[in-house]
Amino acid sequence: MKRDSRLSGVLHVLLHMAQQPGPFTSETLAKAMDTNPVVIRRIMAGLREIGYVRSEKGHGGGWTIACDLSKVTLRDVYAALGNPPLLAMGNRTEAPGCLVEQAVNAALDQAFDDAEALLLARLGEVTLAMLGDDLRKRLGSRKIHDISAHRA
Amino acid sequence: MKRDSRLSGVLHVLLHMAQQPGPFTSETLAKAMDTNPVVIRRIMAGLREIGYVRSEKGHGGGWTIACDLSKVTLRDVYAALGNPPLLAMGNRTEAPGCLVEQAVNAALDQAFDDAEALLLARLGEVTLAMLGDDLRKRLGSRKIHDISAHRA
DNA sequence: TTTCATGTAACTTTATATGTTACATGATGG
DNA sequence: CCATCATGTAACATATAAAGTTACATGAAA
Repeated sequence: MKRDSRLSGVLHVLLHMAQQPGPFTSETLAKAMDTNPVVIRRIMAGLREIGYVRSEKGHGGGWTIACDLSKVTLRDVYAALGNPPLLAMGNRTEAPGCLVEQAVNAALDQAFDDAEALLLARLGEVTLAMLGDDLRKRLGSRKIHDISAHRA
Repeated sequence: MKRDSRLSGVLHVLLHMAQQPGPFTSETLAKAMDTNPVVIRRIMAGLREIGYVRSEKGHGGGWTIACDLSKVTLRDVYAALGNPPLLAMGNRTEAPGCLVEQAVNAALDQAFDDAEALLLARLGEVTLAMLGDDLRKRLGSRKIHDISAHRA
């Protein structure tokens, strides 16, 4: 399977949007992310449904942040994507008749479940606001890159 | 991406082998696992190289366990498979120029690394012998299924 | 009513695991 | 020595899922 980078992608979009007033068109965001506008709309769809962002059609339309960044965690964003699989590995058969396979599954599931739980917990500790703070620290004195520049 | 079930599969094979004297042909093992002999050879190749199992050609040949089951952990077996990716999610770009992406990566990497480390640690706590003990507990009074039966 | 922008379905591409076929290599038994 | 058995491996096929692309419908603004 290809590695899933939707969480990484959608966070990138949100963080860009948080740095300057919107709205942002899918095309603008796609250019900043070096991808396709439809991909942007796709990964943003879940966030729109939950209400983290809004989208408007027509002239002056585009995407706007519609939530309190200090209240939304990376885990929330992950959930908005539809809780895609976290682990690349899994059991051969989920409900096997073979006792050998059951023993193997039991051992692996313990490890898998623990790892998933920790990952979700860690994502739940970080808010979008914290991500933004970290970004501003990294930016330091540097001027922020205006992703809407080409609209001029 | 399809879910990787090689660890699950190879553990199933090893545990079957540990229940009765060998050697076992790839075909016998494949039948017990409902898969193809070549798949068995493929997932066993790494274990053979490290010396956890041996394989012999010709009449009476096949696979034999060649290690102390109480000394080999699930993590060792995982390593023998070549340390395939554990997480289904990853960063869009691994070494980005964009500071926004760097901030996102940093946050995600913390969570990802912690989860991977925990998973590996958990796998490292379980030996093949412990898996075998658990299996025998599950078997209880039941007679073990002889996967070599069809050879008669 | 033209232009812009999203919404979405359908299709293509890419990556990766898994399954299959074919054949070379080497060991055993006659 | 040769037929048989079994592994080793390359090459190819299939399955699944993410990412990219095209096409077009919908609706808002100028």
